[in-house]
Amino acid sequence: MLRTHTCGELNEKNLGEKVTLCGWIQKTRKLGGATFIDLRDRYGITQLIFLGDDENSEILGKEGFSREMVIQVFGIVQKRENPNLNIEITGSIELRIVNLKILNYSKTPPFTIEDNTDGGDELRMKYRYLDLRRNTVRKNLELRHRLAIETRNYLDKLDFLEVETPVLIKSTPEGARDFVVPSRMNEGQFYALPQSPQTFKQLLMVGGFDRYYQIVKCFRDEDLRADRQPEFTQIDCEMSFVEQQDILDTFEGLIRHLFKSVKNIDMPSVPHMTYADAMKYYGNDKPDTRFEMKFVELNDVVKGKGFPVFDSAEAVIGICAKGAADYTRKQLDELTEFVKRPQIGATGLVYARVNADGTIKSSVDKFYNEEELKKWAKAFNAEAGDLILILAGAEEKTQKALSELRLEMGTRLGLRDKNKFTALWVIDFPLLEWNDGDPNLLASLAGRWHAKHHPFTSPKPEDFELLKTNPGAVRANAYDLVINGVEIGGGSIRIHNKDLQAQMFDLLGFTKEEAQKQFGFLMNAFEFGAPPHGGLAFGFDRLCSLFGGSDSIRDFIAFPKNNSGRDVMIDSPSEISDEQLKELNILSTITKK
RNA sequence: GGUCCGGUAGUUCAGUUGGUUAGAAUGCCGCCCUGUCACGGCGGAGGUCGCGGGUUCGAGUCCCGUCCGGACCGCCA
Repeated sequence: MLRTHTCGELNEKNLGEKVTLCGWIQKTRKLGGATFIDLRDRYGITQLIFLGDDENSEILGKEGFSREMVIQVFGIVQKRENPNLNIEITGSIELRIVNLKILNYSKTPPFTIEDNTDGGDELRMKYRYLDLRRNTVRKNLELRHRLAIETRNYLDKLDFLEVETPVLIKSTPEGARDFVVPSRMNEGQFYALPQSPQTFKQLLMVGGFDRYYQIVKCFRDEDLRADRQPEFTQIDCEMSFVEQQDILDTFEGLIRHLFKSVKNIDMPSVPHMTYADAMKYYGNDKPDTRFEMKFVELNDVVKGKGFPVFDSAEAVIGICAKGAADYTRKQLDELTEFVKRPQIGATGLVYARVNADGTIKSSVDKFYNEEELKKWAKAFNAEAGDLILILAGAEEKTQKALSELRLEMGTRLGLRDKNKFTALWVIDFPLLEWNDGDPNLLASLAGRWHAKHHPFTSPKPEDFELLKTNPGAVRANAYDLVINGVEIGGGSIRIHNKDLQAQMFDLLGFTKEEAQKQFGFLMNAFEFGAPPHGGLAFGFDRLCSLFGGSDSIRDFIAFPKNNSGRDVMIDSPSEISDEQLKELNILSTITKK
């Protein structure tokens, strides 16, 4: 070992000891005769002092100490004349340098290695190995490690087995785009990287591994977001001989264990809400329930009074922002602009203030008298000081826009505290969604059903009959765990019956031959005693960012990709040589185009 | 595929209506300083204003294109 201690452990108990430390030079402060050096490693900072009055002083004095130089230092622990109370553990001691060895030199780093670095995102990503030296990034990865360990602890105690599933698998048309890998030995054929280990974990259930989990990389070739990376990590879980409630209970337990063990938070039991209610009250299948501000439907209250916007709208819905009646004209204009942005797409915003004296002032007083407005206030249970905000239009679009407005108001009113955690199970998702000919989708997908969750999701038994008559109304045994408006996990009870699975594929537009070709292995397996099973997967990166109080998962991934899916540090993806292409039998395919 | 924001010193940014030699902070280099810890003092170096084209007597500033970065919509079973 090149060191006897780390930079984060020496204190007054070690006074007088001869020790050896290794680390990076964080900063030097030269005061003529005395030079102070902050030596940093993963564990902390220890101050070194070089006085230049012993035998090695002449040699040491000649050497310049530059930032990020790696040194091994031999010295004696002594008490500081002026302790630094900001530094935990090592703040009251320093190391009097007796000798020192330079292990490596460093160029001046392009940004400061400090908690509040002066480096921008782009630079920090290019020099990620320097960024990783910063406390903030290190703490995020330590949090990630802690969450992984506690996940394994919890699941191991419940007899879950971690089993690895393959990374080179088969491309399937359902779901996200696949990353594909050419096969050299099988000309013209490709593997795909898994979007999730879905079918394999189901086959593990058929194989009798009745409790499986895996902390596993998954890959989706779709556009990135702050909370979406092309390769990401899931806590993937599956259980046999269970019903939906068993799975909710088991993994609610996991989440509560993680909050307790990692953040010392006692999370209350997680309420359930149907998908239908989530849409009705929040316009969103992943509502942020840290605050109320539920939707109120106003069709019966506002229609037929001569206001054409409301009269012609399919849906008139609103929210009541508590205590926001003092919003100025300027603030209300901002909100109007906010909902009119193309991404949100509302055409306007109607508001009504409930004044302190009980009178109500609205933006549509021309159409609604005081008596009518009182009915509005009643519908919202609005009190003096509240602000009512109303959108109108096509139902789905208006729900979506109002959902955005609700979140915006939540933010503006300080109701979305990063240190408060509110979890929710959203249950009873619809089984299917109808693609109504969206031109951006592949022609083959337009105008037909596709699975809302995935094609292995079991319909609710009581809705079986509707599969033939009204597929859109069929509810699935599918559920999402939502915390603070973030979809943290989701899963379902799976189909374990070959005929039902075949019926699903038929509904999704697969011919018998296509279904057999793509998923024959799974349906064949179902014929050999597949147990009833179900499971779910948590987005591990999102869980980390939620625990860490950040909106971006990039801060919790050691080497993340940028907005365009590039790793700017290693500069990937990159072109490959013609020789490689030829060997993979894909050169001809490319040159043809 | 689309919308919006940004790109000026190593770094983070300012730069007015288009007008003299493009500034600040920090970092870096040199000198001074024995109790600093955001050390301090004095001095210095450091710029293809992302790239290409256009308008103009004159462009960091205006226009067009393009590249790069970020946020979002679509997409993400």
